[in-house]
Amino acid sequence: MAVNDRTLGETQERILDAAERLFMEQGFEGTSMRQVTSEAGVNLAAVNYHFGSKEALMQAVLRRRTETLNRERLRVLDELEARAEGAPLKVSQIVDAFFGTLLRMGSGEAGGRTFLRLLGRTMTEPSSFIRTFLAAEYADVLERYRNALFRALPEVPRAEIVWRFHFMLGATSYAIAGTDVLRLVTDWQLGAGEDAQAEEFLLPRLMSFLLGGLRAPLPALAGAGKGSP
Amino acid sequence: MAVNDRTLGETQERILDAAERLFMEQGFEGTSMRQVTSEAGVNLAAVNYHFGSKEALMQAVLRRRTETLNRERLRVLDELEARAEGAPLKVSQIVDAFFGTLLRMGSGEAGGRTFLRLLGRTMTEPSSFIRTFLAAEYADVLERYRNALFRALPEVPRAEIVWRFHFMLGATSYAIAGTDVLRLVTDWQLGAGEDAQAEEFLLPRLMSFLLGGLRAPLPALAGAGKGSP
DNA sequence: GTCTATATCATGATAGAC
DNA sequence: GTCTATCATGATATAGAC
Repeated sequence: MAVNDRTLGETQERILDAAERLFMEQGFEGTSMRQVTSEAGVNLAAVNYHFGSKEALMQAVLRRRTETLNRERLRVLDELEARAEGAPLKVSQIVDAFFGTLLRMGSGEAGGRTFLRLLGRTMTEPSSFIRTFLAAEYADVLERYRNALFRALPEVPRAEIVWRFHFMLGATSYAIAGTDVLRLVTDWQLGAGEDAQAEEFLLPRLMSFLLGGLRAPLPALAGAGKGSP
Repeated sequence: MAVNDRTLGETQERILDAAERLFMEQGFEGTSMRQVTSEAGVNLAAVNYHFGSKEALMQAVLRRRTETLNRERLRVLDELEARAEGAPLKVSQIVDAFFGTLLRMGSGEAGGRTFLRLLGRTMTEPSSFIRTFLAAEYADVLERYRNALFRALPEVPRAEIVWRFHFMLGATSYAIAGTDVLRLVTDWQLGAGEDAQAEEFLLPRLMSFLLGGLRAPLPALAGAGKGSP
């Protein structure tokens, strides 16, 4: 039968693709199972059958891509460290391995751009189960990259590095979310014909910005007892 | 009567306060009118009576604070420019006037922290009516600050300044949203007893990062014909 | 495994008494 | 202005036929 002419798991993939796009466009709470199944061309009951619940569907949507992404991030870091033979890495290498690998997903695999937008928006999703899930998915990778930065910047207090990692994450999330208010304001052209989320335009600019922020002079903190003599 | 013993507009304010908190915690789509009215201690019908709809309520919540915020931003910029007597401002002055004024809201008026978090999360809300509304609310202020930055950085291509404004907005939004995944990962302490959203800890660090990013060397763009001789 | 049909409940909004 | 009662709709989830 034509309707049943699907390979094993194709229904799941159709659901995941539809959910990824809809969750990105409308958010988790703003998307109904009816929309997902109708967009995927499958029956309403299919989501609960294959994934169990709407929350579990969201987790499956995120996991499908973050597993690949974070595996690649670890692989690149492994490779860099192997080549450095024990010497600390350059910060630019580390930042590119973490954020560059992320952005290059957008121009790589099919649906990568949709996922990047979803991820950017998901970072500030209120639903706590989503952020808890993401934190668990990211734990290993963040630990490794944090330590690489600690080694690359031994003169910077570790707490300051964590703060700046946090800021880099924010700038990047917002950039890939594609929700920027600036573009809605008349006349704020980024450049002739440039797509603000296309990796080729975004990546070099974001990298400069992130590295500039990461290497900025430390703030003069009122009452902090860490001043140099 | 005790129940009716309210000044004019108090019901509206109670609704706005409750909605601000709930929209922040659960998002727009994730919050029901029943939750809002129950939290505010008013009748279910009160929202529609006073504001017209759920969407209009969200706009009222945002407008109440952004009007004050943006008026203050314009006032500070006016003052800086008056004192500069025609000379370009320093970038650090401009960045502090825009982002510092925002962050100081968090430790100023009551409910300021809640609003900051809401605003940070709202920047990546999928609902387009929210972002369209915000863009309109911000149009004047953004125009003024953009031009101030153009004057302060005449040697930097204007498109690059817009890109970096965009990145600064992202880093700041994420920082005030208070949804950071890093804190959910074991052992990522920012510093002893530091609250990542408290203005006193966040502001100096964010300012250093933003200024470092804004002043970073320009990216080497493949094929861009703007190279210096 | 996939479908139809439906159970059960929550939602935004409104009408009309007071 | 505030209340109760209610509408129409759409939500997630499940039971059971095929």
